[in-house]
Amino acid sequence: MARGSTRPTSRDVAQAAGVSQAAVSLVLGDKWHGRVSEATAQRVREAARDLGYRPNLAARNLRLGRTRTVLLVVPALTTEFFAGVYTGATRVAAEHGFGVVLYPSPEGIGPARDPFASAQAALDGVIASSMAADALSAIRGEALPLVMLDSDPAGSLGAATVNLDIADGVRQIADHLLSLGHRRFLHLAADVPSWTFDVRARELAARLAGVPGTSVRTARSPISSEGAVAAAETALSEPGPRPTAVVCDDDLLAAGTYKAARRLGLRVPDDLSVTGLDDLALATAIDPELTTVRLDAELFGERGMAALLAVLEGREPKGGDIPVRLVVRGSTAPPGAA
Amino acid sequence: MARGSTRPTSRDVAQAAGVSQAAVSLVLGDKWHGRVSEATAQRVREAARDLGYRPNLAARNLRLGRTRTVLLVVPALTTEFFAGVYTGATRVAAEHGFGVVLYPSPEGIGPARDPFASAQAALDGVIASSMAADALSAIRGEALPLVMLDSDPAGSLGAATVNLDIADGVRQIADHLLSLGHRRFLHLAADVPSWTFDVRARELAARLAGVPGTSVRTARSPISSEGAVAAAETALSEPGPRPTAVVCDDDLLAAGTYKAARRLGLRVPDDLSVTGLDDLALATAIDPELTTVRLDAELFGERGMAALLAVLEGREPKGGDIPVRLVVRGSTAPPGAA
DNA sequence: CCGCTTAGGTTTTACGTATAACGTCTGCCT
DNA sequence: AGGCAGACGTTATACGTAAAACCTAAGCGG
Repeated sequence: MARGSTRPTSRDVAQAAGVSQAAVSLVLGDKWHGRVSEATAQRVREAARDLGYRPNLAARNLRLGRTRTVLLVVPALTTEFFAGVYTGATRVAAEHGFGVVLYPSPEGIGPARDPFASAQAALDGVIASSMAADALSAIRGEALPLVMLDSDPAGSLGAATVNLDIADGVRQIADHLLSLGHRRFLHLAADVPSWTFDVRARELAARLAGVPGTSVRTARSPISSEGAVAAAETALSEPGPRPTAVVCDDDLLAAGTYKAARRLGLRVPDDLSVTGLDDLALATAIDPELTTVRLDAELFGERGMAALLAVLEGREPKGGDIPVRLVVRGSTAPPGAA
Repeated sequence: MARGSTRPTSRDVAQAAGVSQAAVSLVLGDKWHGRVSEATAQRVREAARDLGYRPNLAARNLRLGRTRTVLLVVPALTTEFFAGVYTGATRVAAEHGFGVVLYPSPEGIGPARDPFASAQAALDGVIASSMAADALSAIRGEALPLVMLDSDPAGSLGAATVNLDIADGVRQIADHLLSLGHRRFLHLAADVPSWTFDVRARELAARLAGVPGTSVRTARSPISSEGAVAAAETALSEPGPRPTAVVCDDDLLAAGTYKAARRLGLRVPDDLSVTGLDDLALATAIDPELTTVRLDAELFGERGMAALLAVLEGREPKGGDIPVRLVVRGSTAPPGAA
């Protein structure tokens, strides 16, 4: 009191407790055992509480040369999936006394050349979702510890990678549809250059290549429900025998496919089976509920953060892809079930 | 070069350019006009570029006593809506050289008593979405400039508020349904104590109170599609004349209501009109597309950040609620249209 | 009684930056 | 000639913290 406006510093606490600033730092930093008496420590803690003392983080960060803050670079936040990744990453970070700053990469903020200009915070490390090579090298130029999510392990310039086992998810989808009897497929692919989508195309092709009598057409769509409607409607209207199953790169595209099917008078799943990938809330909101692959976004974020913490502590990050699981719902059925 | 691992400081730049550290700070801080010659400034800039100099944010923050970082407290990130708010807030912040740190409030991270422990960054201000009073007072205790989103102006302890004109949105919904001829309503309300939901209930009741022959039942549901299914199914199965229109507190609840209607053999909109609130991507993904009120989440975030910047600069934040707009789609029709 | 250890602190320093305060030199006016 | 005003810098300092280095007195073994 009598101090008024400005926040109390450790020196104020020291004065109030009748000790030196160093003693305050020791006590509050829990490094006082054997260096300060229990009674004095108690006085310091009380003074700190009474004054409402909060350490100045800028000063601490400067002194320590680290910030316990990491940057999470995501393609765009406007998706349930990355919200989950963020939530998971934050949970693990908090357990280790770290904070997470978000940087929505490409569209959000202007040209977005520089994540580090926008993130005012000083950083200890970076977690980046599958991103373009130039943006990646910009980050590497910063010489910060880096973990890549959902990225080509071979193309990550030596950074640690944490991936979902998307390839296995696509295999599960393919096997499910094949076992239902489908042979003519449409692959509704995301029109985004990204390793995570390349994997889908590659694995689907590889799986079907082993089965005689199968065929797969590919249509490309921007990642939005509206874009998918147009792409799917066009692709399903092409001459020749119509595909009986549409494998979509994610749930949003699947929702668009539903709408295209309605416009063409096709019923899901009787005339057309549809699969997604993500298992968003959307998947159970549409009718029929969507057969899709459940990606555990939060676990993904947790594992990513755990890997970064490992790198920061000089440990070896835990390897292995994160398993995914096919969820069969009402949007898939044998062809011509009607 | 020859320096090796550690990042270059302004002193290194100074040495490379043959000037004092102060000169470097002046030039790079763009405060050199009339104090440093153009030629010297050029040398400094080149040296900085060659060394790949980046100012140490922690040191700058300490020196300046501010961080150009603000905290955005949201109820939970796992929603498209708050992702939009964040995007808008970040856009405006970036224009003013500010960064935004996110704090997902209640469930995400343990008990989450203390936003400021988790957000490692030192902060200049806070934007908080409608939140409980105790959490609010914890923030106020921090004595940081504060802007509240979607909160009771009277109960915000004097903090500036920025609100969507939800009341007007509810009026538009009510008028739309009344003009279609509906008289028996079900209000599917979010089971969350929050001013923003109170407004919905109050305004709906007020609107219908003026029209003779109307009745409204209320059912409560957690904010999730699954929870809404159960709540809506129960409410629609109650004895007595069935409501012809369901007014839902948000789009997620509306999606649940669709599903409940299907289970009960009711068709939307022929047997039952349904309205939402938010206009999420979901609204156009479900069939029929949802009549709802479009909330411009990004604009909301922009206005919130603009208000906080105003407070930080000692200006008066711009007042006035943000207008919302009814979007009529296929989920509403006159009662008994079948 | 000397010297060593230990408890219980204090003094000092460094982190990297921004800026106030202080110099110097040249040119120019009166 | 004296002085004064730029132009062009430099020197010094402070921000608040953590921790290394230092100090002092008491206890104690030999």
